[in-house]
Amino acid sequence: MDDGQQVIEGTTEGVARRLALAIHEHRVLPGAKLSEDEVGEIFGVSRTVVRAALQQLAHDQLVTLRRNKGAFVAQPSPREAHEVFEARALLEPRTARSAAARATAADIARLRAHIADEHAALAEGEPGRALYLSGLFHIEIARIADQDTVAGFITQLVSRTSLVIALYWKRRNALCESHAHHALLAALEKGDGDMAEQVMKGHLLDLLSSLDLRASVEPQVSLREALRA
Amino acid sequence: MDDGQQVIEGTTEGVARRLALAIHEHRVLPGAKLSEDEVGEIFGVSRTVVRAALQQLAHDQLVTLRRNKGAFVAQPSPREAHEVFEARALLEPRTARSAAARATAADIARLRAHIADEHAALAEGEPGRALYLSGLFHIEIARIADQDTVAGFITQLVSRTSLVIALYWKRRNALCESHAHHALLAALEKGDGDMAEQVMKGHLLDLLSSLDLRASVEPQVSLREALRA
DNA sequence: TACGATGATATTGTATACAACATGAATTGC
DNA sequence: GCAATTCATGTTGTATACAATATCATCGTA
Repeated sequence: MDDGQQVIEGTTEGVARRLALAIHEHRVLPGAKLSEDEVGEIFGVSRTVVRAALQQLAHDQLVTLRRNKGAFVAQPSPREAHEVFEARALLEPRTARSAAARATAADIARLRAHIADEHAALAEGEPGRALYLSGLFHIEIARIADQDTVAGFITQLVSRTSLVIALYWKRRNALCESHAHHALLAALEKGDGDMAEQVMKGHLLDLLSSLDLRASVEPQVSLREALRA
Repeated sequence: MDDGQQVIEGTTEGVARRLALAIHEHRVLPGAKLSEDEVGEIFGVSRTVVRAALQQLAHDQLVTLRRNKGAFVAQPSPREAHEVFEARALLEPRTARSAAARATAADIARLRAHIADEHAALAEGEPGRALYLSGLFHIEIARIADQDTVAGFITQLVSRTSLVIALYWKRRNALCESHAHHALLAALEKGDGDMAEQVMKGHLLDLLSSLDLRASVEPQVSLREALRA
């Protein structure tokens, strides 16, 4: 009756998911080495499953595999950062338009809950988690648009955006919660496709303009500490 | 001095590449079982590397992994087939426009060579290879547009399109080589972005309309035979 | 002291061994 | 004869062992 959709911990998917979450929440930063032995010991699995998880993340360009060197959290170049936003600009405005035409009351409720969670995380001093939830908001919109393929692409792009923000975020202090998500919610609730498309377009441009594309790589605390969650 | 970009055969990438090529050229058809032992024996590598290659292909949705059952060449549903074309319609016309603004003489020459190869393959009775080259044409345009991220997405979509064609192609006899690629080449050579975008849009619609989305799965010849190349 | 060579250590790349599961055939009971 | 169960076989899931490569410290020499 439970559809068996639950994820078994301790398997490849589980490790990949936990690593990805840690990266999304900026607990492990771009450039960090992900040693197979170390990760395996932390999660209590063998190198075999760790390797599979790392290859999966590498395919999403969250980590970079260097032959005979190992896996590292990816460090998108300024150019790659630009490309990510150009791809998002290509996909997300039109997707938001579709979502506006399809959103049900349940969808709106779920989006509202996302925004609430995001605020709560910020209030509790967990900016990493807030950022992660902010990304989920975009993915949820793609899901509402009922286009799994495009939603998959957007998921990848949101992930990489998290890396870009870790590297190039300019004004760290404030404005993390723009009003854009509220505006998107309003557009979707009204079923206003034009508005949804425009708001999304502007939102992405705002995000891009809040970056400073001169690299700033930071040091890294211990992996074991970061992967506790 | 050679940049080390060459691909070592007998490694994960090599196996993945050869399997992908066989799928693209319709030598192995949707639904075919890809047994780890069998593939490993054919390519002379252990299950370890075969598994890695299969996971890579699974991430591109060229194969489907069923837990404890194994890997099978993916069989996109009619709905997934639609989604692939919708995603392509979202990405490729605008990408073609960008390509038109950037194409150099060398780019044009390369595209022309692609078309020639495609014709040659058709003339030599290798429709599978012609189809593969036809896909490369689209990927090459994305590459000219100088957007690696989007080009990666398009590569995935072209791959899946090959599966869709294997399953749902209506008129098998003729028209494989439409004039669309010539028209695209002309638009790019003139640097006419509007025309490139329009032609690409129409080309994709033509492709979609040439499908019959009532499934027709066919049997499969021996793997060993198909993977000789 | 600076530079290069050499060897020890550690990590990844690959193959293999064992365990868990699925599949299908043979057998037994009705 | 038919159905259900059991067991034999084969395939995948995971862990481990070994080989190849990179890294880094030590030593020697100019």
